[in-house]
Amino acid sequence: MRLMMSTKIDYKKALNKAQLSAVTALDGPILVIAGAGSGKTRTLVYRVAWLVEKGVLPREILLLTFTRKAAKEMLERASRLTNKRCREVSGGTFHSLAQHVLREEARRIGFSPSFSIMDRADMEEAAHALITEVDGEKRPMRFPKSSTISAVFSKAANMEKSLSEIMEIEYPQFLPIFPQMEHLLQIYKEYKRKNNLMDYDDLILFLRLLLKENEDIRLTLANRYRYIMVDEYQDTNTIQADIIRYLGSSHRNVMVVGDDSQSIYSFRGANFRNMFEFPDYFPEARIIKLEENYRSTQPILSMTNALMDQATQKYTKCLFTRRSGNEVPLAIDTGTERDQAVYVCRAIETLLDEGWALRDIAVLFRAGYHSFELELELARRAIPFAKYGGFKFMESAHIKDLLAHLRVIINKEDILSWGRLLRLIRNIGAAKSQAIIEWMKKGDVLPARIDKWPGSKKEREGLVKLAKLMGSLSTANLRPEKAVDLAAEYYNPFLKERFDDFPRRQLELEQLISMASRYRGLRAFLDDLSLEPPASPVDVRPLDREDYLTLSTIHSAKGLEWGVIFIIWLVDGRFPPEKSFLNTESLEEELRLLYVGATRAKDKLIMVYPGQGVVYNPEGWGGNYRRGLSSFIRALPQDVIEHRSFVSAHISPDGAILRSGLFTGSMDRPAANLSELKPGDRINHPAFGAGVIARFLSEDRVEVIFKDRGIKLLHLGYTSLEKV
DNA sequence: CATCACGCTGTTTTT
DNA sequence: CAGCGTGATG
Repeated sequence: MRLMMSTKIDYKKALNKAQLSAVTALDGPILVIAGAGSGKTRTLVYRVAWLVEKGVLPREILLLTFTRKAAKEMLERASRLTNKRCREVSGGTFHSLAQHVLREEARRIGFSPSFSIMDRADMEEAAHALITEVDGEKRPMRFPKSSTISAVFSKAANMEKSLSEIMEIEYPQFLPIFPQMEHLLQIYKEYKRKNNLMDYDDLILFLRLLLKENEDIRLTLANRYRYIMVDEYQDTNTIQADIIRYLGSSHRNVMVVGDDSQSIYSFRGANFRNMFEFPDYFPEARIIKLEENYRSTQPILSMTNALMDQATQKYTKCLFTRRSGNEVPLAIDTGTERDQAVYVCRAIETLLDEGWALRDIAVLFRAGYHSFELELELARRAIPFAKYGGFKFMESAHIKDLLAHLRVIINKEDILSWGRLLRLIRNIGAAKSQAIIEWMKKGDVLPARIDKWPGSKKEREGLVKLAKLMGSLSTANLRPEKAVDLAAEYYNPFLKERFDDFPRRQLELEQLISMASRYRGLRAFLDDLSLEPPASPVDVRPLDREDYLTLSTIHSAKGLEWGVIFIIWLVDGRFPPEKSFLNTESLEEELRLLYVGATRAKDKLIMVYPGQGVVYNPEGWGGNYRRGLSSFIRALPQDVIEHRSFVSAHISPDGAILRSGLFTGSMDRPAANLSELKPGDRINHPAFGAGVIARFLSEDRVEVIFKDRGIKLLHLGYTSLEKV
């Protein structure tokens, strides 16, 4: 017989005073202002455990988090703490909640419950296709890129502002075509409705609409979820705040947790002031502050506190810790991006010598492509790593291609997917695919009968195969695993034709099959894929080792921690200074971003930035010209940070060496492979990247030839020159 | 439909 | 520079 044992938790021992009061408060609204590393997750986990021990049914608790992975991990922890039933807690993102509710109630807003969810790429594709339908044959200027268009639309939706407001403030360059943009937005909305499609923004907008207009839905949900908890509340926007208000309006058992300093999603309408408006909706709310930090050493916290002092819109919270430590965070000026990569690699090798493991170390950055140079250097030195953030697995072309075949089975009206899969076939492009779709719609042709298309013989050739696939996919109760397998078999020839790197992509399709095997229905599988990026690092090269370094965007690293954090800080210097996006307007958010990155560190924090950059073409656009411009790193007080420089060499356009061989700190190692090179060897010049012809002359002289201008540079001091 | 030459433009982060 | 859109050609 199995013993039903619920562990007695000693809450008083496990939690500090502030945490305890948040955990044990039973009814009523609570606002928890929790600094980085102050045990925010711990508090939520213990609260779930507490509620369950008090007899609240797990499924009556709703835990809204920023990613579904975060929810899952928290519930797992709560289960281990007290009782396995904590796994039954309803947890997820606002978008996944919205999706669930809308699958039940879509008819009330004129959608069919089988609507498809559009991701960013779908949105762009739709916008692109609809441009041709916009009024006026002679447009005053060319249209913005479809990625820009969807960004404008999404921003307007998330910030709840009119298109004109958004365009006036953020995209004034496109104001001449404002009427056309507005028309396009209108067509886009009609298009979604007609084709039973919802984008991410629609999901939460429609959920709010349902709640606003239907008292019965409000009541049903309030009954279903009697205790509501929201994590990362500083990153919610007004739409999400409204949803919370509706969900909690009757029972008022709402606990929101957040940190204003960590608000880094303003681009999608998040506003940290949301947190301070919570008491406006719930006037009886208790406010609890968590200020003791359990993660970082004091020197790291002193730096992050100083960092937030620079923010003009700061709040009163000040973090302290009992973890002492004498290592002051380092700020390393490496001159160039190339040296930045070399520095980080050498520093990591030194750390490994000192006994750190790769799994204790992470390198964080603002944008996915900022780590490209570093990735090359890591690969050269055979340091294994996994990368998170940036480009999405789900957004890669081959995955979308394959899934399109499954989507049309679920939602026959999903003309985006129809277009996508038809265009794969030879001799069918944009025009013909639309014609085929029209024909199918008019004659109500079943997917499996698509081979009856009255076109040329050539076209039908491809369609016959497609019809066969559609026939087998339409089999009732086909398991998702089998469906992906069938589609992959059909898609394989296209894959090989379209992509040079098809072996890697083939592997990823196999991963998709195994992901599908965890689902019983195709619908559930597809919904989950749209709303929950795969948890494993599928978008990186396969790892053959357990121990590896983490590379991550700061956005994807939220809520995580490592012993040692490197932050590489780049500003894309290709743009003239007035267009550089590190301007005063965005400085506030950049500060918060650095704060989030820095507070992930437990023991060591190293910020690395290429201070001067390599300027070889000061006028016009330069190829590999990037500049670190971290005025706020330089402006930090002397005692909270230690500045060093790590610079191999600086050269002027005429080839003169300005500075060289200035190595500081203990990370230095002797030059590696110079002896392997003979004078005259063609090499990849490390400062200018691949594609620039360079010739090795001697140990301290390298000749660089630029294709157009024929400028030659002499160079000295680099340690890894590669023969080509 | 597929391909090529030419001209223009240039902000990242995620559900 | 590079990636994209546009318009012209096979």
